[in-house]
Amino acid sequence: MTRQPGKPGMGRGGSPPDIQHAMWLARSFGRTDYLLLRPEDLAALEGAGSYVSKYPGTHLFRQGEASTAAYVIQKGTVELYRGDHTESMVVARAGAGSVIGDIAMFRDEPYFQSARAVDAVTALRIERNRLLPVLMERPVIALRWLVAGLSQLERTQRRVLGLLHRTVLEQVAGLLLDEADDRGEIHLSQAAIARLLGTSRQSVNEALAELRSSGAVETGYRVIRLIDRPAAARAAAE
Amino acid sequence: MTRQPGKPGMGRGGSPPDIQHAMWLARSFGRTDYLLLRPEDLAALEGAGSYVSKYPGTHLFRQGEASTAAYVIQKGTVELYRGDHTESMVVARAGAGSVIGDIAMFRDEPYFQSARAVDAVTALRIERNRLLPVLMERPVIALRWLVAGLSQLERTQRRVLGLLHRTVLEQVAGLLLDEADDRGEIHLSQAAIARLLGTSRQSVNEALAELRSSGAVETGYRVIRLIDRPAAARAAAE
DNA sequence: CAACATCTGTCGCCGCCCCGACATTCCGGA
DNA sequence: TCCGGAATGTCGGGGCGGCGACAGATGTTG
Repeated sequence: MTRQPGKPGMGRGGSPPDIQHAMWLARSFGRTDYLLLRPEDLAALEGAGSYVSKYPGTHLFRQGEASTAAYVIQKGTVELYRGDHTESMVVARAGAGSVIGDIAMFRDEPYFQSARAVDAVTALRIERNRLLPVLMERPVIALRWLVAGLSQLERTQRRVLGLLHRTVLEQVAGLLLDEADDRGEIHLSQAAIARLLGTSRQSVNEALAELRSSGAVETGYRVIRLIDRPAAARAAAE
Repeated sequence: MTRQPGKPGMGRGGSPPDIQHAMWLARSFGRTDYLLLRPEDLAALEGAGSYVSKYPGTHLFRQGEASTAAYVIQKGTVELYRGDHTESMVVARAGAGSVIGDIAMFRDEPYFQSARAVDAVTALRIERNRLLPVLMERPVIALRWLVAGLSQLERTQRRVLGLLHRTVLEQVAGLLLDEADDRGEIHLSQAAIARLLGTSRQSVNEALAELRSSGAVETGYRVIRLIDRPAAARAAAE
């Protein structure tokens, strides 16, 4: 996922339907292009909710709360995690275009996990009571929503496979390939990587040392640079 | 779950969206548990596909094949796995009401995993070309399909959490609680359990020995009986 | 510039679990 | 009924990785 250095501090309330927004929404619902979202459908979805802005570290929702709404992320990255204050396990990271909180909302159960903004995040918040009629009225949007959910499911299934029978070195290499931006840089602390993989910081460090000594990456303060992509891919052994 | 008996025929073709229907949906979405697509939903989809029967051990589809259709399981259990002939990793097990193969089909990619019948399986096979019109025409079905997919996603997320920082003993205990039938029996070989958890048969055996010595279960040939559910739950440490 | 918080890099200990090997038990088919 | 395949039960060796500890490096704040 390419991360854009967008400008911070936005987030106004009611805005006129924006073509930019429409384009973004159209892109956000999966890579499939045989079903096009028409402008009026987009407007309907936007009209059913409102945009919220979150500072880094703040929560969109917490596990156990009543699930009254779902969120479509427009900008930024959100970390979905579960656990108490002492130890938390990261379930997934969600970027622009991802839908979060909809599972609990559709099933009318408390949120199963917490959602915390990693950086500056803006998201479209849609209440359950207002979403269902829209989805009933506009099957195209329902299908788009479906494809988004299924894409998330596939990513999670890949993660299960990544956790099974894979050494920490392979997992780290795979994560770096996933998370690198267009300049081949990954801006994550080693502790953050460890929490993403459900492993310990020390093991991540050891794996990075291995990759460094083989010339695949360079490591710095809060930044890792991919030097030799093929070498990293070989270490990931995918 | 009590089901409204007086519910008339759902959503016929060109009728305007029904708010009543939306409200009913909102109420009925809770507590769907393992029953994902319900029999009446299946009936509505029957016209778009045809039933296929599979003997134990045969495949509904294999990873890498072109994804032309999705399947809704009507009876039996299907194992979704990935890997070559030497070593395979089980991604999930799917029972009656589950939808499989839809991810790849909607995204128009080859199947990401293989689906093999564990026991005698009958499933409704639906081609993409015929499914999409039905979903467009009947938002109720589309929403149920959506909820089915999201439920699968939640189960997979739970599995991720189960793999992180959980000892084999805890995982085995959790699986037994999940998989036990109404008589408290689990009909799986220890090797099958091991493949489900991505661990080794010996470790599963050791964990079962532990549970047996603590009086939580009894073990037999291809069968495990839950004797003390609370004890097993304690061992699972959920 | 100094004090502080955070992050990186390493080491050693120890426990869980993978793996190979083997004996034993159970079940189904000829 | 007998036999072969499959499943269970157990042991020991070895390795990966969690955990605590600590030093040095790097931003950050007053």
